[in-house]
Amino acid sequence: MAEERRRSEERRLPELPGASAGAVVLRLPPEPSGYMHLGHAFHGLINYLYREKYGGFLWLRFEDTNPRKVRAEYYDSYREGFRWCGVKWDAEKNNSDDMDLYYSYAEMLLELGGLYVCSCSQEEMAKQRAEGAECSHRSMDASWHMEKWDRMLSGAMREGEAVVRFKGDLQSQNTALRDPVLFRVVEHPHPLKGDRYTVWPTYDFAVAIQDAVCGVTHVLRTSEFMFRDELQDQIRQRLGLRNPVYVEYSRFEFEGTPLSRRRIRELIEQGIVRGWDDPRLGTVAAARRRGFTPEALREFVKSYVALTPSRKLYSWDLLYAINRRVIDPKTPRLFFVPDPRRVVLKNPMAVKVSVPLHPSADMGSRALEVGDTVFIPGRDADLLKPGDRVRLKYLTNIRILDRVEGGIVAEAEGGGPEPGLQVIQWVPEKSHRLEVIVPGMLFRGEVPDPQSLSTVSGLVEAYEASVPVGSAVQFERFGYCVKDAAGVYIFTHP
RNA sequence: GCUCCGGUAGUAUAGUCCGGUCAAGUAUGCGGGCCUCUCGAGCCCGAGACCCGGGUUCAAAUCCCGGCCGGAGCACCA
Repeated sequence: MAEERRRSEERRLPELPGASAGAVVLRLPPEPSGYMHLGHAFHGLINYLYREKYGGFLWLRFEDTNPRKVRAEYYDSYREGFRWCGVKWDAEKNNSDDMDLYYSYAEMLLELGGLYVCSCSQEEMAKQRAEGAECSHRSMDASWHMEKWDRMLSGAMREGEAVVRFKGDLQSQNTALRDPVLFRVVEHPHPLKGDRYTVWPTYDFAVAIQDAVCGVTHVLRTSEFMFRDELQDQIRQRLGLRNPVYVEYSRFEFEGTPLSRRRIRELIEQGIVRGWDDPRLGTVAAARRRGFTPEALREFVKSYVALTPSRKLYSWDLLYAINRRVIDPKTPRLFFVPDPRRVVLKNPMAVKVSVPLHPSADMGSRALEVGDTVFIPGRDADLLKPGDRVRLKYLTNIRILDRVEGGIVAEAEGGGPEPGLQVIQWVPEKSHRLEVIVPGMLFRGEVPDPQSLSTVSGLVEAYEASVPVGSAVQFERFGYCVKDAAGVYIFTHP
């Protein structure tokens, strides 16, 4: 009985601490500065799944307060990526929309002595922070800081000349609290705001304010931000703003597949991969192109992703299995013959067989017209000796008579499937060439594997021409593939 | 180096907060079988784990201490 219950138990998301239905506000904070990868997709799905679970509210909020990193095209690529994943958000904003708000909060804190303007060099500051030492600017009075702040805003201070710092605890074990920089001058146009602002908040300030003004109740993020919690909380505390609950978990890693945007960018720049949607990559564009479905991603997150701080290194097999379950019932079967060998039939058939597009689902059929020649995979042909028998699926059993240059001579015996008789796929003479790009594991250890992308070429039955680009098929005894372009498929998984 | 956080089968997870129902559940992968006109799907069976050492307790995967191993952070990036 207990056994029974355990088996049928469905996987669910764990409760969020302190969450109640209808009162959960979450946020999805991408920085529009690079390619969206599966990690972003998972974060999106996690937030969205919780939004659904509690009937809460989800913000899509672009963390775009570093004009030098942000690029306009990425805003939309994230929107598109999340949309494709099935993530729906209730409202959207950019951190860069609220510059005046940051300024007014900064002024409040400057008056209260919670912030100070500092013109130490970066090197000096690093040294002081490491030693826990205070600089001369820290103890100046509020009016001095206000004046400098006004000069910063007016553009009189150039980049690097002055920053605004948090008056924290220079001795703190948590170095994030040792008077971090909260505003700096950036003389670089912003893709959305142009030259309107040169004084930009850093991550900690912008996030602290935004999470409060968005009414965020739960911050779900990766644990590398762990050390910022206290800082962000203190910033809000000084402003009388409410703090959220943090749920922090380790980042997601996939075997042999780097997810860091920096590393992906390097691979592209070095020409190791063919672009940001190279099927070996862990980008959302690659996953999509390769034939992974949003349903599978969602199921994966729901059932196999834990919000825990322990290291996770997922193997692709799990995603394959889930994706297979999603696509199998709706994916048509076709015959593709890699590395084809000619089989000449001593007794020509001259038949047209109609074969089903799917073994169980009602998807209709396709026709194959056979004369005296068929092609079978080299892998199978190489094992056949005169006298051997094999079944050409849906067509006939054949007996090998002879091996000749470039193929096999066989005799069609007719008949049906027999127990123990191997069934193989084949294509008729009237078939066309096809290439399948097979992505492998990009990394073996530390170095990229140059052999990780291979191409299998072969013959496919004529019906293939009618498959639309972007849709999936299963090439029997080969695997699931997606049509990438005319004559080119990408191997999804077995 | 300093600080913080982790450690359940090959992998991902459930269980850990509130010790007994855990001789540890699930999925995937692996081995075997059945079924099937695919090496796919489905069904059945099997092997496989509480990092190590102490302690507390009638009882420890669960609590405490130490060790080992792993990860993260130490930016005018986010």
